[in-house]
Amino acid sequence: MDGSTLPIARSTLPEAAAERLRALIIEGELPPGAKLNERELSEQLGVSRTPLREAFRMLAADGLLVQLPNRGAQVVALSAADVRGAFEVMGALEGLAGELAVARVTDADIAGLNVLQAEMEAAHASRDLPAYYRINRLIHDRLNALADNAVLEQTYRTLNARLHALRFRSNLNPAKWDQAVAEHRAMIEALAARDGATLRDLLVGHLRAKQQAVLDSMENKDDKNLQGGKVP
Amino acid sequence: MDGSTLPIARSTLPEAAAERLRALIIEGELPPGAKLNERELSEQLGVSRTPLREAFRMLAADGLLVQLPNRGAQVVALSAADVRGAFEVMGALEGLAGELAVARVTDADIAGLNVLQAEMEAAHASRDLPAYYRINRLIHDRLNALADNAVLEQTYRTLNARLHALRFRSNLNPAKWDQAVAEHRAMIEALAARDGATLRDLLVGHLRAKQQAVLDSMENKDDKNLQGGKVP
DNA sequence: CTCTGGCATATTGTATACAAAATGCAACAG
DNA sequence: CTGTTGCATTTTGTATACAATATGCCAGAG
Repeated sequence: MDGSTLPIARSTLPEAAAERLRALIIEGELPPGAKLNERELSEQLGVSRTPLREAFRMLAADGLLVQLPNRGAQVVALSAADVRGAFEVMGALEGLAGELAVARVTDADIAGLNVLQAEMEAAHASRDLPAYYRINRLIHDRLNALADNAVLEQTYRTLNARLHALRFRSNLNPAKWDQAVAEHRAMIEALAARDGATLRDLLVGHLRAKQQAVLDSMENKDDKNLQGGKVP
Repeated sequence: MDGSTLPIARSTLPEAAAERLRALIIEGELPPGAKLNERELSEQLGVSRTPLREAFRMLAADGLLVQLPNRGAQVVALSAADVRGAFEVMGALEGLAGELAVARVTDADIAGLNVLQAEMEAAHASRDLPAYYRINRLIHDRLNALADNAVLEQTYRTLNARLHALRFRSNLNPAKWDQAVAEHRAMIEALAARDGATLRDLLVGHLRAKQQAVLDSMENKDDKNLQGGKVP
């Protein structure tokens, strides 16, 4: 069900093209709303239109593209309501991951998480934002892995990609940052105490804060990141 | 984001083929594990291989097919772990839908739901199982609609399709049926009381019961529905 | 008898050619 | 000047042809 089966995963052209396009979208090279010309793109990627169109179907299923019959594909432009909805679902998924993780976590896992937490606090202390993001992601990934649920993992990853396409370097002010780090510490404590309900509440709240930050940054900045970039 | 845009939705061949295949899978015409021969299928459906392959990509993204490079597509065969995981996620999604619905539900909505609940109890009293399933689905759909979250709706529908592919007419014994109807009544009461936490717990519990029923039926019956049907 | 190597066949992967639809522009009517 | 109609061009949709890979069988060695 996870798709990554034994056969070494030799990549086929549609998959490779989809991966490349995914990166272009997330990096903002292909901005929201951009129309994707099949011939042009296929020449740029060095593949024919056939595998490219299969890649389009995959990305459309992931919610990164929208396909209109006879009118081609374009990068999705998320509305504020879409962002709100996506974060709500992410919150529910992370909350579930927390509950499931509690049931399976070992002391060794907790030790490992504590190491990561220490690294995160170090990154926080030295104001190393990239490192913070990296470790933050590691922690959440590890929680999801503990949940041991392939469907959850897959759903989570897909949604995450969609939100990353927003490229929210949401201006993380010092107060919010402090709070986020503190919340992470509380999470690991709840996990160590095998307190699923508390962990779930923490994760949902954590997501809610991130959601608010992103929505705020959407409000403030001009809509360039969301609707713009028709790419003339 | 919902895909159903204004342009009347003229269907294109890949979409039509995907819809047809989806039906064939859910009806069990294409059993789990069945290998899908492109040429053969394209002749049966009356389309060429190109749109058919796009349909494959869509269904694979929905988790109904598995595609192995150079070795074609086959209908997914869910393991017990997959089913467990899918139900866990469904529970979290329904729980979220409940919480969101509480925030938006109107008295008129509740009145409508009470009508459905009455119909459901009537179907239950007269042991009309098809009607029960139909009304059951209507109630859950309406709850999801109240949540007003396109991402949630889309995620829910996809997962639901995957589980329906199991074709679980899970032997609903009288005791379980009684309990399910009672749970439904409690749900609507919680919704009327705007008690999100209770509604969520009820929905999660409801799903957990269904999960157990399906897992039990998987245990008992031979694996025909899950692994079988290589289609010689 | 079993295992290995290689060939014939079948099946999937990709490119290209053709068909159908949409888009943009220009000419014309009002 | 504005709006509309029709045509040329572009773009997407589909089918088909060709290439690459996998599959299955048979022969022969051990």
